[in-house]
Amino acid sequence: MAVTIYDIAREAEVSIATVSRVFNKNPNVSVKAREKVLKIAKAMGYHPQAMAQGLARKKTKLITAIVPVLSNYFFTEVLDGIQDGMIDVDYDLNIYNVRTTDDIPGQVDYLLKRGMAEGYLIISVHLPEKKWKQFRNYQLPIVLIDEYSSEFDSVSVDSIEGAYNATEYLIKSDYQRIAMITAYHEAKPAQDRILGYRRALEDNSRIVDETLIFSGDDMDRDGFTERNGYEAMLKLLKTDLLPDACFCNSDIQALGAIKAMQDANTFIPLIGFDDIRFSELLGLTTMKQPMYDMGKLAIEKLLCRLNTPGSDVSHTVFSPEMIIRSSSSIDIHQEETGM
Amino acid sequence: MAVTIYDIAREAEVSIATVSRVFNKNPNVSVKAREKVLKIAKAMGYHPQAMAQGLARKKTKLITAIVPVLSNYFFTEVLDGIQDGMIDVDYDLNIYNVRTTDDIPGQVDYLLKRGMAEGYLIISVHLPEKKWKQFRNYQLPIVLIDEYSSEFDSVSVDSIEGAYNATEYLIKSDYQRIAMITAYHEAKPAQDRILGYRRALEDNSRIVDETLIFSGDDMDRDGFTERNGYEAMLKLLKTDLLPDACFCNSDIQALGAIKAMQDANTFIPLIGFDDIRFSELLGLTTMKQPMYDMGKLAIEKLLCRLNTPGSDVSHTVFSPEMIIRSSSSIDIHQEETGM
DNA sequence: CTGAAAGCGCTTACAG
DNA sequence: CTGAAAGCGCTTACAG
Repeated sequence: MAVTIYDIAREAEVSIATVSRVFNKNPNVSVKAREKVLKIAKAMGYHPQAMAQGLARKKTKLITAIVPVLSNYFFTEVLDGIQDGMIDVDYDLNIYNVRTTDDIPGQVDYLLKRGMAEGYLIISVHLPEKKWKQFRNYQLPIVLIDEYSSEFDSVSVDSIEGAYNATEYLIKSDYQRIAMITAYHEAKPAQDRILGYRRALEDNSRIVDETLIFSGDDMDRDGFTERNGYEAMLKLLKTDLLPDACFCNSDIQALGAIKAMQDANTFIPLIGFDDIRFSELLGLTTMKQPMYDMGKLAIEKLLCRLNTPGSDVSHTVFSPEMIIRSSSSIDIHQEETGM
Repeated sequence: MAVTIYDIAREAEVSIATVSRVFNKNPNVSVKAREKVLKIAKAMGYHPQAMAQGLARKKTKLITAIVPVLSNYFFTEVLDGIQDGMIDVDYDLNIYNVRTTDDIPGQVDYLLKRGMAEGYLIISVHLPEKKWKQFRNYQLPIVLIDEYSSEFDSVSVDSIEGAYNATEYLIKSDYQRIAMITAYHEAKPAQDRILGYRRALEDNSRIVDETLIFSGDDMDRDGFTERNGYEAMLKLLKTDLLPDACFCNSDIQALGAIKAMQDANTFIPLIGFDDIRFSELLGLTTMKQPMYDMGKLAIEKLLCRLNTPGSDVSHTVFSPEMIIRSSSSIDIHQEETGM
């Protein structure tokens, strides 16, 4: 149905090899032949087919980004970095969204084995080390983002440290009952952030009060939603002895938490995690993840590995940077509009 | 490097045809042969290669969703619908993000011509009808989402009608100076919503006052951002004769606009457009787009076209549904916390 | 139930 | 500069 290289060759009265050379920008083609081929190809709407090229070249010029959820600021920011890192590079990027309701390792395995792409960026997919070891055997160029395995290059952020610093900041600010809003307890970032929260309290001789750890019931997107934060804050506000500060698992949840406080006409100082775009407007103090830079670095590592296979595995761990705004301080808010 | 069908055939002492049959679930294989092949394939980690299969079958079992921006609620909701519509179907979905800074028609053309996918879902890509006509010649199964062309199946929402109804609601509520917050003037939805706003005013014998149409300066994502809404509201609040109601181009901008009003300790009734997840929590009155349903219907149309080519082009236009919450009424807000 | 063979649409040494 | 030919890893009538 579609027009092939044979059609062009016939019309242009050259061999398919010549047509192929023209499209591969091989200099060994006479100007005359080149122009004729190009003209006819244009007229017939010819373009080489990716599948056939991939098979013949054994290179697909494709990179696949594997992600569990698209609808989240973290991912879109990372993706921006990835895309900017791919400008001027002869690779296409496509995104594959694994369904979290299904068997995740199985889906990743499938993607890796069918060999559509030359390289893979795997984002926020948490798997047992055993699985990574298995994938290592495939000898594919893979870079992990927001996840660590000794088997592959990785770019991540130290969530534990970020949570630790956020909590410690609240401690040093002399808050006494520091609550935490968490998310789905099996999500890796949620686990790490709780851990950092706990450690900071312990290291500062505070008692970890489990009743001060809240979560909403909405576990869509692992609980990284406004609704979850809203629900969590509602629960928090119902406690007898109200916390006087709160470390929130993510900015998106903080957004919901703030709304809940507004509705209740109250305010508790709050620190988020991520620094999504809206946080600056909101005046939300947060632990900034360098999402864009993470994406950019990850694609650089991958391209590097594509060019020179066999180099050593490298890991980059960013430290979240504390961005202090108004939400973490009670004073500013008393002067303001209640927000 | 990777293990091929030949390796399995050799080890299993059968022909490659038999191996192929096993993986294609062809019943005409003896139990004995099937088990042997499966066992060896598993041991050697074999999986058919997508490129080779695609070439041999002339079917790729792949659907590509083409989108200009990922980072937007509209798209992620649509995608949810698409994915749910693909459960139990033997197609993979991959997402291709065209870069809006580059030549968009060129990128779409490239994707279509290289033939990676069997069918395409093109989301929120606005192109001149001439281009669509050209693409029609490729005879590919394509469904348009959030865009209309007579050449292809489409699923969209009547933005003009939505904006009209929102504006008329404010008129009927007896507001006198009804402002509008718009976005990038070349974005199709922004154009349509302004048009609906204008028509509603005219049809109700109101004068269209161009100075009441505001936009922020942040044109990232075509101005569909919190920041843009925030900036627009700041401008609005600086006008001498303050508007007493506002129709806002999108919920995400409304979010920023509300924040701006909070910061200024003032409130103007507001109607948004989209009904994103946070809107319910915010109490934002809005024109709901059935994003999930749009995605689901679109993939159904595409699958249908894949199964029975040549059927007539069909267009579905949803009407936005008005969801009335507290933000469109001044009364409720005066009793509340200033939000 | 099984295998030999042709074919999918390209690329790429190789020989000229 | 050009073409004939082999090969990429599969699928699928066809014949048995």
